[in-house]
Amino acid sequence: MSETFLDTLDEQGPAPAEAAKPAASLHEGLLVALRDFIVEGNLADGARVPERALCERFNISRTPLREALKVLAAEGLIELLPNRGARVRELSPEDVRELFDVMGGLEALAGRLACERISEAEFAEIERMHHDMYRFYLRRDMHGYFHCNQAIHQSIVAAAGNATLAATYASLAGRIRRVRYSANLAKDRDRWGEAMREHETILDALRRRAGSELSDILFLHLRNKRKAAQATAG
Amino acid sequence: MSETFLDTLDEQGPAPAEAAKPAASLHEGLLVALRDFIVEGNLADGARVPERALCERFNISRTPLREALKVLAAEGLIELLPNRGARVRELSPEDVRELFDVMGGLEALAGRLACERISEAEFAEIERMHHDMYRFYLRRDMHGYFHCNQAIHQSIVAAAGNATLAATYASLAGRIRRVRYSANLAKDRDRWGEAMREHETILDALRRRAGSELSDILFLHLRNKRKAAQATAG
DNA sequence: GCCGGATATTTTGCATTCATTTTTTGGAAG
DNA sequence: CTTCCAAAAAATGAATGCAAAATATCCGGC
Repeated sequence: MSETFLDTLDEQGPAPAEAAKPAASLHEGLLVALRDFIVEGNLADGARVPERALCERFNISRTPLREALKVLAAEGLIELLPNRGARVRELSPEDVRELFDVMGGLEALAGRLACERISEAEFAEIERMHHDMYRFYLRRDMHGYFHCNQAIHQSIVAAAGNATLAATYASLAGRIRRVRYSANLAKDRDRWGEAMREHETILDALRRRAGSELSDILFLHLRNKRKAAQATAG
Repeated sequence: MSETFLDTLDEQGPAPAEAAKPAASLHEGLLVALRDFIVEGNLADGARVPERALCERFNISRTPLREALKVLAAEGLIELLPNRGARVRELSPEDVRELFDVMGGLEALAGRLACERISEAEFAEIERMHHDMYRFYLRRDMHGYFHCNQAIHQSIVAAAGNATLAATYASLAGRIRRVRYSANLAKDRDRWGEAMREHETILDALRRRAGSELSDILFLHLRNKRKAAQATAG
């Protein structure tokens, strides 16, 4: 039974927001599907990316697949070895350090820009999420906390009103998603409390539209997140 | 009939230059060559990217060319219209605004990281370039000043010691290179003096390894650059 | 002379094919 | 049993082929 590419997409299950919009072209759709396929960990770190198998999986020929692989390589998600195919890129501790810092820089920028243009409604929404997150924190609900945390950071980036920033941020987020740092707070209760306090200051600075201050706080917040991740994972 | 790309291509002279350029792989070499070809303005803004002509120009078939086009589209240098081919992406004022701000955010990050790890020798080198630039400023040597200016900003990014940051920065710089020169100080002597003074404060903050402060200064420096560019180009 | 529609040409997107290169397999020597 | 080397098999990188879509050209009507 041959399954079509679109059927395969449907099988992916509950995917984030962008799954709802139909793919403008085959290439674009394949790119998204393949990126998700890799980011979600369907291939082991450093594993060879099997062209043949993926062609069958997505019911396409090698040409569009290889086009997508080149793009993913340019994004840094995989690496292409001449005549030796594509491999899922392994993130060294150095890579993780770099990614965290750049993410921190971009969030710092997002905070600064958000202070310039965020509306009261947008701020109220973030404030609401913050309170939700606090409740998760009090209940020691790690999963709910983490979800809220992600949503808040994402909302700050969105509030910056800069599509280029959002795209760059999303690309780096995809690269680092394979590193499971979400569970790290469980092993470090002190860090969890500290992170919660940092979020209080984030909200406060955003309320006061203190761009420069928020920029500093966000960078240091990410820096501390990195340190916690390195301490537990490294 | 509108201007033909072939005319533009013919003006370039003999093609073999790219073929002679040594490259690890055909794809990688072609990608670099094609990116330069577009960034250097060999194709008009919004112009169609002629697959067939470029294949002849670079002596390759359509397959590797199209792979390169997909990558350049992902980088934001061109845009792909379904069934209508690739076009050189035109930068709207909004795009330019976004790019300047993200560049500012990345430079702010670079300054902060540079303060953490720059060596005395690296700082001395930047200081030397700064003094060179000041001499160009005094002599009203726009070209020399601009070159030095670029080198200083590039050195700060390099001193950050973050390859991911450097790659992201380079990608955005390529996208904006077409309009970067329109931020011409020649039409705005006041801005030139202001920029020079800002560079003094940049060097001062870097000397004191004042990361947070330097971060602010660099972002605002880019923000002012953006305003100057918008004032002269808009 | 200008416009609208049908046809011819070009272009695009993808599949397939072909030449190399790499990897695996098989077996003989030590 | 291990090691080395040669042949087979598979994978990669790039060229070509082909159907569909878009663009250009031509021609009749107003």
